[in-house]
Amino acid sequence: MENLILQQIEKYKAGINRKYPYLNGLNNEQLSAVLQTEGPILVFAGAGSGKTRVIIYRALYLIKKGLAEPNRILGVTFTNKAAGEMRERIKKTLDNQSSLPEFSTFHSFCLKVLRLHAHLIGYKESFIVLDEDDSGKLIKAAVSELNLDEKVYTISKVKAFISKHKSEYINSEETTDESSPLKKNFTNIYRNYNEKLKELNAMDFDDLIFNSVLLFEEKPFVLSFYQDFYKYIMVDEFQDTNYIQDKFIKMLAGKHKNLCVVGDDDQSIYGFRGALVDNILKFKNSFKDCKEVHLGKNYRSNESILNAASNVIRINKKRAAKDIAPVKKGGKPVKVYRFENEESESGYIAREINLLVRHAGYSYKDIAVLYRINALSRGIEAGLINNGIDYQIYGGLKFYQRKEIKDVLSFIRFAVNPQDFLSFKRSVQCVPTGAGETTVEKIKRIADENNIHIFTAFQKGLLAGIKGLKLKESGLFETERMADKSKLLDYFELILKIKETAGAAKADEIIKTVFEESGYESLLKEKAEKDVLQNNRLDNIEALIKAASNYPNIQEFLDASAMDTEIGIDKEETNKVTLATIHAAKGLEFSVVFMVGMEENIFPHAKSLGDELAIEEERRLCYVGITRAKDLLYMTCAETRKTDKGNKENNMSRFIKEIDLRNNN
DNA sequence: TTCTCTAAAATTTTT
DNA sequence: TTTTAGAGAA
Repeated sequence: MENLILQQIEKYKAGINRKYPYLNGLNNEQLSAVLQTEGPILVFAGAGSGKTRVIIYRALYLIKKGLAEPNRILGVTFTNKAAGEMRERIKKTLDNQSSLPEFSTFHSFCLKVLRLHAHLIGYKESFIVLDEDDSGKLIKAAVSELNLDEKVYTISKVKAFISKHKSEYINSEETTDESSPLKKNFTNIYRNYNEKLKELNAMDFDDLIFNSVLLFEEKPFVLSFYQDFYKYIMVDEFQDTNYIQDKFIKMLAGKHKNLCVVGDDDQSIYGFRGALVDNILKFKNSFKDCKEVHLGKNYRSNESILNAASNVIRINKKRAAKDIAPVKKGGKPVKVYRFENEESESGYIAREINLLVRHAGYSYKDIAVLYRINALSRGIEAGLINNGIDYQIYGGLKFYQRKEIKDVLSFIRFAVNPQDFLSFKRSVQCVPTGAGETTVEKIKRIADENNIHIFTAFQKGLLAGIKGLKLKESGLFETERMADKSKLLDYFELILKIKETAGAAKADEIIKTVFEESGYESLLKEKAEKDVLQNNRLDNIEALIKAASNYPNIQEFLDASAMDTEIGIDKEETNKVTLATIHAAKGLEFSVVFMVGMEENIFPHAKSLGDELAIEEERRLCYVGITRAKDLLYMTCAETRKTDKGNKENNMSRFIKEIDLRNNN
């Protein structure tokens, strides 16, 4: 087999086959991954080895060779950004194809599937997707309903428990570990939480995958359809898949078995979220005829940076043996600096950035400052601002997580899904409608007691008596005492209006209506007058409306916003320094990288100390950080650093020592 | 009962 | 430093 492929490759190289000229730019390893189209194939793709290229060219080759219609090729990634990039790149190479390959994240793809079939597993088709924030609220409610201590059953702990079980495909009914009162309580919270989700006709992020697998298991004809349809499947960053994602993909590829997984066990940095490195390390065990390709040439970093990376990662015990060789020889040694405190650290970085830009020919956009934890960005920002350097925080606060965005969308979410109590509460309270905690609870109780949705209760006039709302014969409303209650009445009429137009009106029109008629606009404008910072909230709403205009209907837009797709959100192509966590920076590259806060307790993080597996994950994270750099790498740390509890002294990170600077030049 | 103002509380990494 | 909790005003 291997020989056959090499022969084939030589054929291309000799120019015998000029049918696929676009493959000329690929090296032998990459070609081998592209040309072996049939059956399962595992591609180990080291950092900077051109893995995205392989995926794109593989799709292109499949299409040009006529092996599959474009839309019957599925590419699965983890981030919307990666999926979007692949979509763009393939679009450029396929100018006038009737369809395009489906590039999607696990979550978006599952959401699309569930939108079509969720009714088969007991959901209403208008189900909503809860973000982390909202699911946290439900957990909090569950904990307090069960009279448990919030200090013991913290949202983050409960979340981790539930997420772990869902990612291992263990239902709340099947959670049998009740060995201790603590575990029993966690299980009870899990059950209560799931009941709440059902009540809201809602799914959390983990449910999207969980329920897709459930759907496939319970309705084999649905699975069969998708198995038939997707002839070729490729999965990016396979080292980050968890148990259920791996299961999902293998089910989907179960018929054609043309499954290409690409990944790098050294870049597995989501273990804390249930990712299993074994999924990639043991992939071959699942398929006896699995092929394997190693992409071992690094085109991104120079020799010096790559040596530093190798020196660190080779200390890890659990990893597939592999070499990665730099294409770019030489390079300046990694620079390590230790400062007195974080101010001098950030001051140095800012001045150094300006020097690099003024005298070394770099642009601000070529430079990134990476850190282990978000909290470190503050100090860096201060340093950059003081030195007049523009920056952008990559992956910081998500657009759709912003308060004003969630507020405006909550009206629509409630209108579309009348079971969504969270959105009802948010929308009715984000503008002064006169409904506070008590009124909202009262309305919910009335709806619960009559076993109907809040909006139905309103329509049936059951909310009469609350703030004087009364039902007219026509089904519309009048108030007993107009002065007090007109606002709540207006609120419900606005919801009614959205419900009526949701099917036909365009997404941006609906959002505009909500913004203007809910009173939110005047509220924001009022605030903007008092506080200049509030001005960008208005800008964000504008951006929201603009983004919505790219979607055919409101449901699709709501789904995209739930997945935090930033499609249509204008990202300015400006010349700014990038700030990011190392996690967020995965998949990116920069000419110059500063890794800051290289201190014990920060990197590796205090919570990982003493746990060898956790330390190994931190080390992989360090490897990911180092390999973002193309030309220059700086590592900085401070002797003392301000934390929430005063100044803290930290030693230099062990990772700096591991680089072994003597052998690094 | 709701709204607004002030004080404290919180930060690992995320689809 | 941004978000939540509590207290007082309307």
